[in-house]
Amino acid sequence: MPELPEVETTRRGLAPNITGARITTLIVRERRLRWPVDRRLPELLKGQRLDAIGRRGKYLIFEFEAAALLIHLGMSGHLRLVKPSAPPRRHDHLDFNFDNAQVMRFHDPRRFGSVLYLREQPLEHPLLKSLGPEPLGNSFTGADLHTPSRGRHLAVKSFIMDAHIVAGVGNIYASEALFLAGIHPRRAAGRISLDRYQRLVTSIREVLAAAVEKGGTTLRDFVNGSGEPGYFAQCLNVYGRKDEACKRCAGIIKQQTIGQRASYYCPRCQH
DNA sequence: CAACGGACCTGCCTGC
DNA sequence: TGCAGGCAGGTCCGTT
Repeated sequence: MPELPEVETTRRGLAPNITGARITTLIVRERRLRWPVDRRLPELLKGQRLDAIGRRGKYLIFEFEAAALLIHLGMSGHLRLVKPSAPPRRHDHLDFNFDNAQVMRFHDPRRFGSVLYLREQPLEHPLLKSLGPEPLGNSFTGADLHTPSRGRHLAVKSFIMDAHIVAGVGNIYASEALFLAGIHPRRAAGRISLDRYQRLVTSIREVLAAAVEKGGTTLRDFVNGSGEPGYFAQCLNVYGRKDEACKRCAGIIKQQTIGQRASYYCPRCQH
């Protein structure tokens, strides 16, 4: 479900409702996520005030007064505010109860998500420290892709989906950005000029920013922290459009598997 | 080091 | 209707 725009949409939906509030109780119904949830999480967080919600790539960083919580939604996770009286349903693994009567619920059927308690500075944590530049940050440039790509033979689509190269470009938006930049997803990363990488960086930023603007892409049942769906799906040029007409040239959109992920492109527009 | 496949899970859709 | 098979928005880790 969630790529960077969906994570950012979630962050924006939650922040105004729970920032500044304190945890009263934390309920953990299922500890078996990607990494086991710390047994002592309820006591560790009890009474702590939430100062801010940040984001790095697809990770949400909940900054409490004396610690931080790192949450990743994996493939099927979501965080939503629910009514205190709402009974938990299947796969509702954690409830964060705040002293302003808000309840943030973590739901994740596939359990690829994670909820990690951090004692150190969040950005020093190995999972965050090794991330590449933030695609929507001001300092992300063509050189950030061009330089580390030299000598690399893997497909450019797999390359830009590597979070250590650039943080948070997932399967949907990788296909979309490559379409906008006119680059074939299978092209070897090391055989793309700086000029074209600059164009690609612009396309990545454009597609992510537009998707954030529309509240993310709702493919199945994505909704933000307040329960509203996203509207970017109607803006997709290639993702999920196999055998349909290219919106630019009217050619036929192709689907291919690249790096074990479904990839979509227009063979006439992308080289 | 780079590239690749496997691993972790459940839900949903398709086709027989 | 039932069931097997394939696929899904992520990413870490082990093996070549």
